[in-house]
Amino acid sequence: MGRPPCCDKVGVKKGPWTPEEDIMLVSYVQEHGPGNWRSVPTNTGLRRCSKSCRLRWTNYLRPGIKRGSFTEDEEKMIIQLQALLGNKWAAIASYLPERTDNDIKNHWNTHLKKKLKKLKEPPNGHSMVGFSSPHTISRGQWEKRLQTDINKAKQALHEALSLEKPSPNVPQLKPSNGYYSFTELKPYNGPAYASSIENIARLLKGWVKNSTKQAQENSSTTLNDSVSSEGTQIGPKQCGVDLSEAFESLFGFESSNSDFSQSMSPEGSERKPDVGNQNPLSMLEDWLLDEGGVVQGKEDLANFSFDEDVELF
DNA sequence: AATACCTCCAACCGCAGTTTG
DNA sequence: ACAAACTGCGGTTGGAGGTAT
Repeated sequence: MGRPPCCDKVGVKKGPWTPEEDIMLVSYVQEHGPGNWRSVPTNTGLRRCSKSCRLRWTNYLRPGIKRGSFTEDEEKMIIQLQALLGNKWAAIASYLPERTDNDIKNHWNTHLKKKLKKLKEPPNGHSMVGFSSPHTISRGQWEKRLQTDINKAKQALHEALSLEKPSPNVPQLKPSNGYYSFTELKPYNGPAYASSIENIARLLKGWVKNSTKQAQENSSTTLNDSVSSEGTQIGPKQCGVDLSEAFESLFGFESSNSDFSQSMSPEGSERKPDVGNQNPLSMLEDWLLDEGGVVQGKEDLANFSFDEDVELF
């Protein structure tokens, strides 16, 4: 027979999360780390299904989430990646580690899709020159772009792997307890989810509900400030062009959905113990060294930029 | 001031692949 | 081997807040 249900279907609460529930969830994750969601409702007393707990954590309470409006560079990156990957929001989110796939998806659906539609169909009826998407560029161009992206990723990986000395831009993978705090890009030490605490602080502000507009502005500002003050906020130059830095996100934090991060996070390694036998980095290194694409990648890199989309903004 | 309409986003739903008893 | 739960993902929805009329 199968396994027992993770939580009772009867009496499971739905709808918006209350601050009390958030605190319960964060407290639990502080103690046990993310993962093993099926045990969360039982152990916390939350009347939520495990799925809802996981979603709440990954989309809202998880450390390092940046909220607020998207920067132009983030938007450019999303547009590029969407053109490259399609609606693979989780994959796109892995390039924008401070944004959740849900956020990116929402932003795409509410802003970028309209923006692109508008630009594709200008009043004069001519399609925009210079806009590139799989639908508007030739197949040859498209394939070249795809190859360029792969090469860039390989190049970035090669650079990261060949660094003996820790680069200030490359996070170190030495967790003391198995968890990483992306926000700080250093090993996550102990149960102090710094950014979660700030998320909770923000929640509590809302909870205390002097819910004036002023309070909301302050709280969101506080969060954004706190993120940037930790030094890892993806700034315009960081996230826009340099995929090598974007690649850091694949290795230096516990992304919500990245395949890489899943295999490297405690959660992922729990579920895929085989990875532990072969260093995932060495696997990637093998792949990297398998093709001599790095040099070519550098050439292409020089020819590749988001500049051609600059007209979008 | 009242109402309608619009925007945004948190959360839900359903599916597919994976894991587990 | 199989069935059922778990997990992750993408699509969609509903309600709160904002804006226009």
